[in-house]
Amino acid sequence: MRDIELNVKNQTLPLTRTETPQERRKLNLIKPDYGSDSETKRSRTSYTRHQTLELEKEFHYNKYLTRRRRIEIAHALNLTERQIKIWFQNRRMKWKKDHKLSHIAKNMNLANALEKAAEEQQAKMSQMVM
Amino acid sequence: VMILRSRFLDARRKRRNFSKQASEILNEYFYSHLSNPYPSEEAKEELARKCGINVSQVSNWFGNKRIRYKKNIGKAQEEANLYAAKAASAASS
DNA sequence: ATCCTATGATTTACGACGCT
DNA sequence: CAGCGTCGTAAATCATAGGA
Repeated sequence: MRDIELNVKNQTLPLTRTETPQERRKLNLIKPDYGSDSETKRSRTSYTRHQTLELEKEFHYNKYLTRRRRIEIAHALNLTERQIKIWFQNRRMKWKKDHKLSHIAKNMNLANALEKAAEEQQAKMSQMVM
Repeated sequence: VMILRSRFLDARRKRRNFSKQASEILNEYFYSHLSNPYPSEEAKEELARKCGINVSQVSNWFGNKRIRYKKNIGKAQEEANLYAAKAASAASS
């Protein structure tokens, strides 16, 4: 399986990303620069189960953070304030998406609806509880 | 623990690969817009409808396709390109 | 069944733009 | 201007589908 949490490594990597490819592509219609590979590699950390669980609990409590609360959580979980802020932003987007799905699911049959709705959250929760 | 584990594993993703036709449609769009493979929201809705999947899945597909295409260049991508070119010309004529 | 790669989905992290 | 919000995306990673 996967989950032996050994990935507490680099959590506060600044990593100057120097890129603007996305908007340049969209607005100026330049090519997607495939293959040119002129980018600095940016890594993506993976949060521990503990971090995710705590963030998830906090999110359940309230969807938006006060500055004060953000600082507390950042210290408690050893993450930066920026990471906490972004985590909540991403989480809200996910919540919105899930919410949309379950609404659509109402027009489908009940079994599928329940399955869809429960899928992600249950998986998450039981994963973290273990 | 094993019981819980297997249970949540089951509940998790029951992904199915998209149909051959759906992949065909998506690839055709991708390769015929190689210079800017970023479908608009409307285009995504259209593709989703034609493929029988939802818009999020179309977004996922393009996100995966762009990054995976980029990570290749020169492999089967070129033949996929040929297929796309002919598919595009066939569609227009 | 075993192994391995292809593929769809999810998770971090930004940049662009919005609003106050 | 500061600063946090959403939106769309890149890139890495996850989990499994599927084929040899």
